[in-house]
Amino acid sequence: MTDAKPQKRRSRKTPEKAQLTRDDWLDAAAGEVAAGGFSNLRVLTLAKKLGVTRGSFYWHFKDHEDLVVRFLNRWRDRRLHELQYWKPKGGDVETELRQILELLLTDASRNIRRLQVELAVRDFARRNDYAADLVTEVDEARINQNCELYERLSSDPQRIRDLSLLMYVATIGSQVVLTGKKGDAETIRRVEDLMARVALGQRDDG
Amino acid sequence: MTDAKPQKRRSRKTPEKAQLTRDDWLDAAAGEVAAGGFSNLRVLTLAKKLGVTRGSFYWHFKDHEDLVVRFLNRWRDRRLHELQYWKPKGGDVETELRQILELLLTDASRNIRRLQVELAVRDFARRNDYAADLVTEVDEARINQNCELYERLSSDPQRIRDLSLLMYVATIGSQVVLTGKKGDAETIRRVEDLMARVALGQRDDG
DNA sequence: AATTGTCCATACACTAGTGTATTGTTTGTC
DNA sequence: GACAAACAATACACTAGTGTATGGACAATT
Repeated sequence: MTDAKPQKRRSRKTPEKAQLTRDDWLDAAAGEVAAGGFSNLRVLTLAKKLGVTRGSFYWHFKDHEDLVVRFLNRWRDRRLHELQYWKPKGGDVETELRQILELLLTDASRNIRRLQVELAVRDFARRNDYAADLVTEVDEARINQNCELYERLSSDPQRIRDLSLLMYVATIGSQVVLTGKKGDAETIRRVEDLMARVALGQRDDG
Repeated sequence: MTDAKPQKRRSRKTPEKAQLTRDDWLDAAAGEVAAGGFSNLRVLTLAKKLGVTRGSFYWHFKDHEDLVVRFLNRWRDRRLHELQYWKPKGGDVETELRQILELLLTDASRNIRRLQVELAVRDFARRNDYAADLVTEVDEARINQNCELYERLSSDPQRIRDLSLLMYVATIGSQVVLTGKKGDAETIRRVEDLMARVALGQRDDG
C-alpha cells in the first residue's frame, strides 16, 4: 500500500472549485510567507496545502523564482493601489491626522496576516535586491502621501518631509516591536495619541 | 580522485588557531544570520566557511537547535550587558538625550552587522516563541532604561512610558526602513534632531 | 613513551526539496 | 462526441541538508 490510488478528483478545502488559478497559488503563498517568511515558501508544501501535486505548480509558474517575483509584484501593486483610499479628504487637520494614524497603527495591527506579510517582505528585502526596490518604492509613495497632510502643519518643506518620515518610521517600528502580545492594543492607542500630539505640536505657530 | 586526501591539518583563515572554540562557531553563525536570517543558518555551510567538516560542529553542539538556542542566549546576554554603558551620567538633559539618540540611531546604523543580526532575531521571533521571549526581555530593558532619562522631562509616569516607547519604536522603525541606502546617513541625522526636539517639547512646562 | 581527552575527518543513512518529462484527466467548444 | 487546451498526477534524476557512528590526529599530561 504505497498510496498509489488514482485519485479521480482531489479533495479540496473548497470542493466547488475544481481547477486552481494562479492567484490561488499566490494566496496560498501569502499564507506561507506570513507564517514563516520567504524561506518558508516551498512549492512542495504549497502543493500539499492546496491538495494537489507540484505538477499544477509548474503549469502556472516557470519555477520557484517566478513565484517569488509574481508574489512581490502583486504585493507592490496592491500596496500602491490601496493608497488611493487613504487620500486626505480636506477636512479638519487634526481629525484627518488622527484618522491616518489610526489607519496606520490600530487598523494595521488588526490585519495580522497583512502585517506579517509586510514584515516578511521587508526582511526578504534585506537580502534580495528586487524586493528591496519594491519596498523602497512603497515606502516613498506612502511617505509622500503623508506629506500632503503634514503640509498643512508647516510651511518648511524640509520639516514636512522629516515629520512625515518620523511618523512613518514610528508606525513601522510599532508594527515590529508590538507584535500582537496581550495589552498591545491599549499601548498602540496611547502611542497613536502621543504621535498625534507630537505632530500637531510641530505647527509653525507652535 | 574522489578527494580523499588525509589532510594532516586543514588550512584556515587564521592559520595560528588550530582548534575552534564554541564561540568561533557562534561568531561564524552571526555572519550567516546577518547575511540571510536564521533560515540561512546551516551547519554544513558554516563548517565550509570555517574550513572544517561537520564533525567539529557536533562536538561543540548537540544539534542544530542547540546552536540556535546558544546563539540567541548570547545575543540576549550581550544586549542586556551593553545597557550598562548607556546609563545616563546625570548631566544636562538635552545633552544626554541627544547622546542617547545618537547612540540609538547614528551609532546603530554604523554597526551594519549588529543591526542585521538584531533585525534577523526580531524576524525569527515572529515564528519562534523562545526568541520572542528574549526579544521582549531586551525591548523592555531598553525602554525602561530610557525611562530614567525621560523622567526628567515629565512627572506623569504614563507619559514617561509613552514617550520612551515612542522614541524606541521610532529608532527600531528607522533601522528597518533606512536600510543602508545612499543618503541615509543625512536622513538619520535629521530624524535624530527632530526626535530630540519632539522629546524636549514634551516637557511639563511646555 | 604511553595514555587520555579534545577536536576533527570520513562514511553512511536518511529526509526534504527542486526541476523536468511524460502521461493522464477534465473542461469547454465546435 | 471529437478535439484541443488547461490542469494535474507520476516518476525520475538531482542537490542540499541533518544526524550518527567511528576512527584518526594532536596536545597535554603522567
